[in-house]
Amino acid sequence: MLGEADMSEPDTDRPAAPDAATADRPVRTLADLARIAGVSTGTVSRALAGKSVVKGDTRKKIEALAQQHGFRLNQVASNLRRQRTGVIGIAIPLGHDRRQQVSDAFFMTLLGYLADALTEKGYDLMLRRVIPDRDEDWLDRFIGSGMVDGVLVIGQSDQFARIEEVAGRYRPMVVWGNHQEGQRHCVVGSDNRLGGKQAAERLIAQGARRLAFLGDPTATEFAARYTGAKSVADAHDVPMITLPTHLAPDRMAKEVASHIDQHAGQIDGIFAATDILAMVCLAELAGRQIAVPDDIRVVGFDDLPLAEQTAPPLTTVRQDIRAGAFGMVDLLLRRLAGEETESLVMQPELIVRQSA
Amino acid sequence: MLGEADMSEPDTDRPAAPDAATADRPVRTLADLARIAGVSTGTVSRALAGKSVVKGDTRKKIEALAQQHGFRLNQVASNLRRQRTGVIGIAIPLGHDRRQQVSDAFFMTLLGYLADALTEKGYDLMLRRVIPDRDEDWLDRFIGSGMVDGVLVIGQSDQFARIEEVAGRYRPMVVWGNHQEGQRHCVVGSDNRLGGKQAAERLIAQGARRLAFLGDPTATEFAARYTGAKSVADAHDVPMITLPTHLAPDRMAKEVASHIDQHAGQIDGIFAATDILAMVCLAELAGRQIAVPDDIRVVGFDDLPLAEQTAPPLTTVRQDIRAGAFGMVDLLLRRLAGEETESLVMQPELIVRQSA
DNA sequence: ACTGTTTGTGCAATCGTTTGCAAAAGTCGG
DNA sequence: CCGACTTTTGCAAACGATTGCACAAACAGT
Repeated sequence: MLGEADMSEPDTDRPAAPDAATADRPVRTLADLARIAGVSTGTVSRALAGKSVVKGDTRKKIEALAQQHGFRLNQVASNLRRQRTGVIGIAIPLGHDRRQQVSDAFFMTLLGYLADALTEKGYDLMLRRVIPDRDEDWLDRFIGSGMVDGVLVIGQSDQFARIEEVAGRYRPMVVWGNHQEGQRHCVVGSDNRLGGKQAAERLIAQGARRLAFLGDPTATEFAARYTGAKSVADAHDVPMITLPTHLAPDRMAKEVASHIDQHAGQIDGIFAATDILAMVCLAELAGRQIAVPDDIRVVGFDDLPLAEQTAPPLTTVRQDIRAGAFGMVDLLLRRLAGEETESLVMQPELIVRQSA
Repeated sequence: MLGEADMSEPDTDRPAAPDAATADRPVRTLADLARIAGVSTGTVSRALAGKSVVKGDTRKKIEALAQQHGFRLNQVASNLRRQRTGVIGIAIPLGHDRRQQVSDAFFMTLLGYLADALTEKGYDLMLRRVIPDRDEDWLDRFIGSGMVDGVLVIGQSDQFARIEEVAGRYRPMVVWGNHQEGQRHCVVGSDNRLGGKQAAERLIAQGARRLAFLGDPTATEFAARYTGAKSVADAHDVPMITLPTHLAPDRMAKEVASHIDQHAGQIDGIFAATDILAMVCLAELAGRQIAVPDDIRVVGFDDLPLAEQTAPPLTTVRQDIRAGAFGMVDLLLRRLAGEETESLVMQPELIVRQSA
């Protein structure tokens, strides 16, 4: 109607044709296009695929017609025929009514990089929110649908056994999570145990003598972080208590607050399982006039961009999320190509700022 | 579990098959299952769909066999035939190498709720990262692929004109963003202009006399927030400068810092276009010993969970993201059903905390 | 026993592309 | 002008599920 927007678009130089043609007969299938071009569907398919041998003239003509009529290949039909969809499934514990296994910001960052990496390789992403204990069959259902060429699972949650079982018969799957000795499924993640050690070492080096682990130690990854920290604490004869906390944003703050109220006087170092938890923790401590790092030292995990912005800036264990995401995609594509792959365990790095 | 189901069907005579069959997994298609069950594919299809008339016995038998052999429908074939995929496309400006139109945490929250709402209705999500100025055709390509039943666009970015154009001929599309008088496409979002007014009013009521808008005012939504704030500032004869800032996490901090260094003495109230920006801003101010809210008042936008955790807790304009997400899905489904729908403009609400 | 109604199944076309195979059309040296 | 090739193209069979239509069987009514 207003049409002025078109003025800024001088790239298409057919002002009259597209409208009329598009309106008259919608060219939706290869057959339509073939009829118009006076060739067979096979030829059109080949011409548009650009792959096979088609005479230059014919190809040009077909391409022009396709462009002109705004023709798009029906991907579903193409997928069916080629037995390949160009879509990678991403299974995510995205629930907010169940406990979340991966913190928002961490997951978002990872997802963003995954999208980058997959897009770069020409794949689309199909997200599926999964609530494992409500749907036993989640992984098989996703895989068996035929809608995805491979699957990335973000976080093992408490599904380690199921993932292992599936990994035995389904190759194109890569999981973000913790690596365990002798496991079958291909995993990418940090050495959580080492990260836990680094955190505990820092806390103790800074003078902490009564530690607390803040987070839910039943999630596989967090368990490893805990174990690492605990081993260092034990070696130094330093006690460490655990303060289990959900990751759902709404509950988190209250739970952390209650933990602090209950234990503030008895601890002087907190290892938070994620930066988000650490940040909430800092806020609650500040609200109670507890000085960080003087009264209580705090170390986080992840090194999200946020970590620089807290008050005081957060000392934390860095995971290279970008490298992890690109690693997952790389491994997945190699498995799709039939290659055998090993897991990728990345070294975490302690980033010292001011909270410990 | 142990193939007793076979006893009820003596027509096929495989005495020692059950385990072998399960292990082999030869049952991949309806035809396979039909052969084993001794019926036609049509019957199997109907039995598994549960929709149509199938004799009780037959159905049970087929279901048992399907279960036993781990049969899954090939969704791609099903989609092709039914001309419907059960997938909703989500187009997102997820770039990190380009400026981001929607802040991470905001987008994540919205995506999470969208996933909830869509999952609840039985739809999957297909994410597509889009870089509009690199790919002119992004929207048509997404829509025309046949892989999605409808599209949700998150953020208008600078693509208002293109979205309008597409909206004229493609119904099942709902956009998150700003509503403009007389627009054609169905949009869900807050009244950004009103939100901007609320923010400016609060700043001025708290004594601010020299305002700054922090954020990139070329994005449609932010522009509306700016305009709203500006109108209030003008009405009070209060000057307001703009401090354009990217949303990419890596650049943001530096840019904000530089803005503050340059203008700190000349302003006493900041309206940040998003909570994330506000948070970074608070951190930078704290680092420079500038008191909030005494020296400079700060108001954010979104009311993310984070906003409660900043120091000092952030006064901000609340958008009900959950309601927005469910609204988008509701509108989309109604458009899919052929209904005509109006846009949904939600009222923002000023949440007063301590930063202003 | 003969129609008329249900009910349950099978047949085969269809969704829109891709691709192996073979036929048609060009190319070329002799 | 003729074989011997080399390009190009058309034909038709997949891919795997859904569904309108017709037919078979079961059953009721008179």
